[in-house]
Amino acid sequence: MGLVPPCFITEIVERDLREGKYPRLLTRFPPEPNGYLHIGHARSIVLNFGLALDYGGECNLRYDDTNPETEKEEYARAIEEDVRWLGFTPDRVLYASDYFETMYRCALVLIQEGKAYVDDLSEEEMSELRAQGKPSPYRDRSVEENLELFERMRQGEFPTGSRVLRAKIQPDHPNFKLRDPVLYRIVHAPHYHAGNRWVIYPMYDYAHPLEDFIEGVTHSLCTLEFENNRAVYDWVIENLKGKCGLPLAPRPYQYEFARLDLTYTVLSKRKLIRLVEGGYVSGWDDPRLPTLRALRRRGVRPEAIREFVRRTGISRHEARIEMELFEEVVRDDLNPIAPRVLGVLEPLRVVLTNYQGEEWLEAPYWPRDIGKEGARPLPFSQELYIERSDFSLNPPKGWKRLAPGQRVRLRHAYVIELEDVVEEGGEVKLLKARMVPGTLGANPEDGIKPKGVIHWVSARHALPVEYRLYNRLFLTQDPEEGGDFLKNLNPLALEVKKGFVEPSVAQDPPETRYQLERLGYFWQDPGDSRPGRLVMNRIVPLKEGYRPQ
RNA sequence: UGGGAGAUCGGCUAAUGGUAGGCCGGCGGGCUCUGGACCCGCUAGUGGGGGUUCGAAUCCCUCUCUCCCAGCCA
Repeated sequence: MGLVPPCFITEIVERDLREGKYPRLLTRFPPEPNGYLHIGHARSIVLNFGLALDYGGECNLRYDDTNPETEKEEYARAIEEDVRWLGFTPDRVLYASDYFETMYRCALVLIQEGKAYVDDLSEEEMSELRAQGKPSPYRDRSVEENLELFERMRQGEFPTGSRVLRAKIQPDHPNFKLRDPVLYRIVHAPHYHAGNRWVIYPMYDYAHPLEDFIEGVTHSLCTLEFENNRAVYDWVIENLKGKCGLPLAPRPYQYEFARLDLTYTVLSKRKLIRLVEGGYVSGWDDPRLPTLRALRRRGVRPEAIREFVRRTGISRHEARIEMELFEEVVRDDLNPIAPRVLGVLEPLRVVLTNYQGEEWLEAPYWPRDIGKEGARPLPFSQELYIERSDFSLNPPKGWKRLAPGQRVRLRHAYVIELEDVVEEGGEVKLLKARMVPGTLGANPEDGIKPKGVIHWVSARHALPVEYRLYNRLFLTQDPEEGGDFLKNLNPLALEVKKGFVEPSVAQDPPETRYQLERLGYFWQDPGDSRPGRLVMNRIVPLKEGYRPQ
């Protein structure tokens, strides 16, 4: 099965390949290195790299770094790391800023052909005239004057923002993008990759088609908000093909697809920055965030993210996907690979009145339906911890757990029944219970079968764990609801519990992902967990079949 | 206002003139030493109005709604 779901883009690719339009497919993932990648970017990454893999082509990772004021090497490195973590190997790692010389020579050609001019208008004046559809008074400068002015711009003779190079297209075109778009601006600022060589920087609309064309990209895939920019993309390529060392054909074409958006979270750079810098989360890798580093730290596997992209499809329809689907895909991914172990989040002590000593039981890691082999020794003893929520003094209808007069089975162990409840200040402190003899791997001889099965650990053997339970970042599907997204933050997006886990996990590789039975999928926090001081992140809870009335 | 795009079950997405299907969710049942997984069933849709056609989600006209553009950001 392919990485990319069948869609209008795979149709285009298949058609182009069938018709022999290109010798081979070449795509690119072109982020600006001005922030961290999030799950929204995953759609673009999987699309571009996946297409290359599915159709025997290649895919470049290219930093679209044409704005020195926003970009950092730190971001570029993080982006590459995240792309590789997602499971993709760029055929090349490239920088748009390495093409600045070629782009400059192309601009010279445009000027010489009377297709570009230097404009002295202020930003406000230009905006005004553009809105009115009127030409700039500098539009008809001579080629010689434009050449001289542009050269002086490059030499750094003019201050930041004082002049621009514009394409001479049509001042009153109905598509505003075509109203003589700016090609170059002056910015006196060092560039993280190009250094101090340049003080003029190309604009996206001019740079992007050239980057694609230079690299031999065949299909230039971007999101819907660039639809209007396609006309400029085509103008640049049509006016420069066969010049400055650029080929005549074949040329790249731009196709747009819808962004990936999710409920109960935010994906805009601006809002993510406010969450991080405002201290609402602990950093860019805080597992509450939708960034790829956060999901990685939380324990989500790259396989799940790729599958999520595949399952949600590629379309031209703006859509917000329900978080429930993402969570389900994460569970689907973990279910067949996560060994089952027992742990308790909120311990309630249980003392068995008719059991002494200890024994080590053999407990299989996998339920029958997974079909995998393997087991671990599980210690059982007189004092146990069970989940506080697995006991009720006044159980509601349909209760399958421990209650006065109601037996339960301890998973992989014995059936127990309640004898006494020790309360202190209105709180249940301790349970005294009786183990029903002969119930290891068998039903009680008296024929009274337990209604349910609960998880537990042996108090003496269990390892203490700090559990970090991650929930949705926002209370509302749309965090924007009501105006201020910060007001909709979920105060319980992170809950910390001091609990226990069975001792076998100490023997496992620290990156093991577990299913704590009846609780959810967990793994050790790669940042804070230590052998003697376990910290476990809940990746995603299990589906809860029981709903109290 | 001009220009560009998009509307299919509650959500996402198929059907490319020929039985409106799948997944997520929700509800109910089966099975189970996980109230998980798995299995079964139910729920529920072509934005409105006209037209073409034997036949329309699909083609045409029209209306409505939503998104994008009018940075020297990408």
